[in-house]
Amino acid sequence: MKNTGSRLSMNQPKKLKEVDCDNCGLYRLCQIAGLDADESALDSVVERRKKIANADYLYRAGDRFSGVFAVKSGIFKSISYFDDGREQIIDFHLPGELIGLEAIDEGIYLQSVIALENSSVCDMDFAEMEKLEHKFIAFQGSVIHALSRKVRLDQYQSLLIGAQSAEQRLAIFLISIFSRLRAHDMQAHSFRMPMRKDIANYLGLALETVGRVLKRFEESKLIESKGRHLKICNYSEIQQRAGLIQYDAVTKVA
Amino acid sequence: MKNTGSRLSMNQPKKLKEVDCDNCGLYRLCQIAGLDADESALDSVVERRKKIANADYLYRAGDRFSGVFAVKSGIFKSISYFDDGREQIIDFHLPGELIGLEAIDEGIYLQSVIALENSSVCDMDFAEMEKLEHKFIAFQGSVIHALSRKVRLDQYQSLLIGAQSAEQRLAIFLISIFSRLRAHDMQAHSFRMPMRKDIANYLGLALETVGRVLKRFEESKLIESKGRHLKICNYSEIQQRAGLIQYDAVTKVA
DNA sequence: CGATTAATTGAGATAAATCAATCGATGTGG
DNA sequence: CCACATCGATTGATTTATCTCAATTAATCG
Repeated sequence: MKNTGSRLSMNQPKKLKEVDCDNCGLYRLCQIAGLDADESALDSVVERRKKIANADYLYRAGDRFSGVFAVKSGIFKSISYFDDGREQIIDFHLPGELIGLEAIDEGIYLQSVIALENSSVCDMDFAEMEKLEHKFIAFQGSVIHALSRKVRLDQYQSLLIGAQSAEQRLAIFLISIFSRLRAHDMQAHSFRMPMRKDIANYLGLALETVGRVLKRFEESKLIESKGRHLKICNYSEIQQRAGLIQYDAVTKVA
Repeated sequence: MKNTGSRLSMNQPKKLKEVDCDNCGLYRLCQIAGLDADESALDSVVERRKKIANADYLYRAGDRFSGVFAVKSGIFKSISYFDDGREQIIDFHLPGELIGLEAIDEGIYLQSVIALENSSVCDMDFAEMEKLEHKFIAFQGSVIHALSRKVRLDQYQSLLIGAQSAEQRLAIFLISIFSRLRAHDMQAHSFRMPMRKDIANYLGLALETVGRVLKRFEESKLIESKGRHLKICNYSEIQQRAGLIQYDAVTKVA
């Protein structure tokens, strides 16, 4: 049952690339909760591989909090709105990451979350989790780590605000995405981009600007992109353009 | 010993306005840990009212994680750096809020935190907390709530990125600050601003732009500001300019 | 009360937004 | 299987908000 990350490289692209449970962002919460007890107990808590179709909602702002979701495959966006109806993307959610953490406190989901392609998640029921009394401390510990990690990664947002050119914003975006992907797959060097308009929205740039910068990046051999597929060719040069200090202060120290 | 929030309004300004323990951002972690046991146990865990002088470091990026800090009074900034040495402010920390949450996961503080005026904190030792076994679940629960709240409030950063004018950024900044202050003091309507250059840095704007926008706000009677002191005069109009939907999606639903 | 640091004000340069038109891909139905 | 329609991406021309640079004024502090 155990996978050692490197084994699932992407030489043989499967139909649907999934994050296996050992690399899930919930810090083995599943295993803690049930694996060494009995599988059936776990199944009552976690609905594995729930499918969410492209453009479907995972939940909506205002829904009552039931638990968090771990992304198995695909990509999601969580959104908020300005009063003119303009949507603002708060975050993208990549495989292995958790969705819904902001709702634990108030008990209500504050954003709406939408799949950007056909995706799948693990649905983890918090109320059920709490019933696993003998595992509860470990459960809480996992949640704390997942939350702290999220807070840490949110630093990239601040760096985006401080970036003083569109080029730097795109570079930071790419670095951010890939350091997050690599948290669950050390070999990751390509990913299926969201649409231009979603990237532009997230970065606070015009659609056209995003296109022009990506084109420049491609001309400089920093990336290759065809259609939605994007491949990193020169990570360190992108890091340079992002202006980030060499050791990645957000993802890892040293 | 119990205070019902409303009792401590700010009609009689003390020399140093502090957040009392009942309104601390740690969700009564102190009380949970020791209050109904014995005070001495608590004192071994929490160093109350540790003073941090203006411009002093609370901790530095790379320091080993020891625990989180609750701001009793004053204001802090946490910072990261671009490779050209330019500083980027990741966040401000207001009274009642917690500092250091991003470090729980990796066990290392990833930012440097600096006092922006003479301030005081509660220093809460996580290792000691963990020894209070019979209180541990409650302790973890408090930490989870504090973290989730932080994740929720970080949404404002995303909204800042999406703002499409300097005016909107400033307005969002003000709304963000005051909704955070009001989480611990419902009556809050004034606060001691950081320096212009820190605000500008945080918002990704030029120093001069911040000055010009604040001046416009003052001319429109949205705020009053003399020196570092800023007072909100027309909250709803500021919310309008921020473009945020009327019910504040970040702070509270409804 | 000078000396240092912060804030203000103005003029000009510029990166990115906006506007508008074209091109390309994707998908549908006749 | 090929128009046709829709949607997304690209490209160019123009406008504009904000940055940058520079000079002045105000505030803070030993």
